[in-house]
Amino acid sequence: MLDIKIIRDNPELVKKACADKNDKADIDAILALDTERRQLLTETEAMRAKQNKASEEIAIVKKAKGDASEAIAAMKEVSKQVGEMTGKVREVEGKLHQAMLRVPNVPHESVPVGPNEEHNVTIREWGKIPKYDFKPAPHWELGEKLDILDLARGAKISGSGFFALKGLGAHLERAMISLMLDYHVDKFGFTEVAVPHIARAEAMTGTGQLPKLADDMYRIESDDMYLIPTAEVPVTNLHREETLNEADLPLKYVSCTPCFRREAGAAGKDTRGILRVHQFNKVEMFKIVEPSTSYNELETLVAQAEGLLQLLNIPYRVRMLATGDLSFAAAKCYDLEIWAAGVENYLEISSVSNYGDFQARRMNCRYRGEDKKLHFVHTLNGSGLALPRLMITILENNQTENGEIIIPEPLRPYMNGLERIR
RNA sequence: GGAGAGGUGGCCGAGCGGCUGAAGGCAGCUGCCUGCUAAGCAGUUAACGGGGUAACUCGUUCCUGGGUUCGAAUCCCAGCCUCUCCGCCA
Repeated sequence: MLDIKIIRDNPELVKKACADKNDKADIDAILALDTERRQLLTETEAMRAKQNKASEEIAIVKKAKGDASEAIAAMKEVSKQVGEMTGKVREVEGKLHQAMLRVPNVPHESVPVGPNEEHNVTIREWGKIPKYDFKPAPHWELGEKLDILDLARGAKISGSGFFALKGLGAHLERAMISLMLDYHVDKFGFTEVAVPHIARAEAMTGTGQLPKLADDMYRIESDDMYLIPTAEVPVTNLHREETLNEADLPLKYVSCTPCFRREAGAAGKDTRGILRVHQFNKVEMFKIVEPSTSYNELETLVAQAEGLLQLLNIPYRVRMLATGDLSFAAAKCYDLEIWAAGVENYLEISSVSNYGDFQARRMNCRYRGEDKKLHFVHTLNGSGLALPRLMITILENNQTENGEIIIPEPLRPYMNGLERIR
């Protein structure tokens, strides 16, 4: 959520941000509601002040055992008016709040302006795209042949977009998860957390999934809960409604959770194999930081994700998202895209974002600064990394002509030293 | 799932429906004073919102949301959470 004062004082900036993000939030409506709210509030509070005064006087008279029935009768009418006014104020405040929740974050000034992903900018590239003297197979062929990936039976259980891993396939995923968690914890001092996978509406609102992205999530109707679309939701919300100490910042967490996504708007896109699925595991990195450091922290977080790709020798490129491709809550975001030899394409495997104080404001997460005052924190998160696309790349890039998979060196200790899947 | 208890400021904790935004204690800050291991004394310390250049002022907030009342931390209803006992269970 943005500070209403920014909208009030600088509406053109916010309008431009909405336009750049292809967002239709009605800023003029918000300004009108804000003005209306303040007018009503001034009026109501004056009435309230009168009422409080009168109440005190009644109390004094009563205490002296006097007769206050006349004053009480008079106050009855005032009380009714205050009630009516308060109702109006609440109504306007409610509308304003709902409208505010739908205003996207303002992109950072360093973000390229452009309506879609074609305007994303490649910042750097790493590694060489591998060459083969045979035609590399896509992962769904490799996986089925080695009997480590079962798409048909996944679909039998839950429909298309669900898959099962089997035998060394399941083991390989577990190895990747362990490798990544150890990497973040041992090398970067992140704290591993295991969190709920089902969350309430408040939590979803805190990170910005609700109200705008409701259709992208699975909802459990009987309990009015949502399956998390990313670990970002439960992990960020760990500190919802909390006041932190500046000395404790930055907080750094890493968590592996399943992610559930309806992919409602993505029908027909990337349908083969496990390119785009409704449920997948993801290791997510997360930081709560002091505001002045957040853009530096974003760079180090990207580098941290890149380190994993380098460790696994996966060619990749870093893309800075243009405003039109930036998510609702993000101020700045880098995508990591990896080369997959079988599908012959770059795949998004990580999104690393700085949210500024946008989520902190929604969650009411603040810290007490050295100036003794309360300030909103900044939040960041990034995938480190998403499992299915990592699996795709590892299968496709490390295949041999006869369809075997050479397991990357760093994963072997997690697979009892196994060198090949055959 | 059944029965009961409870949710008050950074923390602990009191609070007959009417100067209680909230006693008291701890912690913090500011003075004063003092030299036996840091004590004593005094003062002070909430957040959010509205108005004002400002001093300041008004309002809201005692888990959340409704209700009763001239007036609610205090009474009633619903929800959320915590604890105890019973049941069920990986």
